[in-house]
Amino acid sequence: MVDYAGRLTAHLPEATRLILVKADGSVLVHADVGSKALNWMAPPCTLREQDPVEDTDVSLWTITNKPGETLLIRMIEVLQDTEIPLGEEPGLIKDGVEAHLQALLAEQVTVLGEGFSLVRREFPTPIGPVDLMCRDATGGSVAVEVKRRGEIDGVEQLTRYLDLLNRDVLLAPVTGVFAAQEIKPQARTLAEDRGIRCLVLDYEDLRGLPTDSLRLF
Amino acid sequence: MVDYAGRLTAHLPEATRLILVKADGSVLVHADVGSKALNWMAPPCTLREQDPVEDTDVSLWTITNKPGETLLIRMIEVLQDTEIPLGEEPGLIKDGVEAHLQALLAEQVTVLGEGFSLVRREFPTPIGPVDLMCRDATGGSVAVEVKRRGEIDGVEQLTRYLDLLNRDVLLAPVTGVFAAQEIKPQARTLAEDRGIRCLVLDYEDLRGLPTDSLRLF
DNA sequence: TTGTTGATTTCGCAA
DNA sequence: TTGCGAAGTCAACAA
Repeated sequence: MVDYAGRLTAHLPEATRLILVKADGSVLVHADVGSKALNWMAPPCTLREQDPVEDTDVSLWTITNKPGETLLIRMIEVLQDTEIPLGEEPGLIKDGVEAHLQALLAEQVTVLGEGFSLVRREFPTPIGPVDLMCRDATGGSVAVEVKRRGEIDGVEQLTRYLDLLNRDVLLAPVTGVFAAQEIKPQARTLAEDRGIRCLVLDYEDLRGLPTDSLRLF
Repeated sequence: MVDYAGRLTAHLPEATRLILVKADGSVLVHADVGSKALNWMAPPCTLREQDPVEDTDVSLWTITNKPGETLLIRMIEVLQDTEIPLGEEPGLIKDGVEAHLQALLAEQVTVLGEGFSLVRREFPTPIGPVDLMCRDATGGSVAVEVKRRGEIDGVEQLTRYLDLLNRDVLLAPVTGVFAAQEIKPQARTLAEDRGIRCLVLDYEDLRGLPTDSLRLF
């Protein structure tokens, strides 16, 4: 039986479950389904274990953290108890995330359109950096927002940049391109309603054409 | 050693780790830190196990799902192997999420201001439902966006609703209230800049005053 | 330490 | 099945 009280209140009735206590102090309660824990306490936290009451196997764990969140675990029966230190974690290596998309697109800005050139990546503005700032064939400024999955939030973000950039008489007029591996219908509708062009990117294609120069052949 | 290829590619070097195989078929690879798995395959998926090569303990697991994502696990050594069916999960009970906030506020709309009355919850618009539609003391329409944590996204969401609602001559003018347990400074600034009133809610207070009628005493 | 943003987000609900 | 929005989001990175 598990009870959490903190950012919300959550209760788990009595049942057989898997409890992980990790080296960093975190405690996770897993069921036999689902890819995330049902209930947990993130480190840093402290675990206080109350030994089983006499004549019963019931023991009580109280896990607390600094902000005062608490996780109570009432253990009726222990089916198995194993402790194996796992040691250092070498770390996960990832490829194909948004940062890679942005880097590949920066190398091949002509994917955005004939005659496009890169001004700079992470073009700074007072409200955050624009992913790519480019110039089109006519020399006009183009702000590009790159996303792996294009949703409304991304369109709003680009809209804020465009509003701000278009107040700069040296840059204006600045047009926008919303580029993503996948663009949700609502995001596309909102973008096009605001005069922002949408472009679906293909990661494999981009990776297969590492530089603009290859496109000359 | 674990390799994932699917929505992205990810690689885990050889190290000691915990592997969970759940009843729903999902496979999770955990390190000794962190509240989420390093690498995993969500159900539904199929696990193919290749027995250890002769003269070694190395076995190979191949987990695949319908879209063609794959998880390869190369097991050099097994420190412990335990199988315990956990049975049915009664389910997690939560209290204090956004839906509860909205319900409590709907019962006590005068928290929003003297003489406020509720028109309806989840007031429909073509771009999604407004959390609460109210009328103020003067009969003017008020759209309320309720959030647990008020951030810029929520202000943008309410702004879209207001833009649209104010095109309706029968409703206009519609004012906005952004109500949340916690409002981030940037969200407050943006909201007030757009003439949207911000209101910080106290969940305990709201729960303690379950109906407007109590406020009459 | 605090804030912002991406994520194999995950998860639940509704159309 | 798909789409959309909330989440104790988590976790990495910058200020």
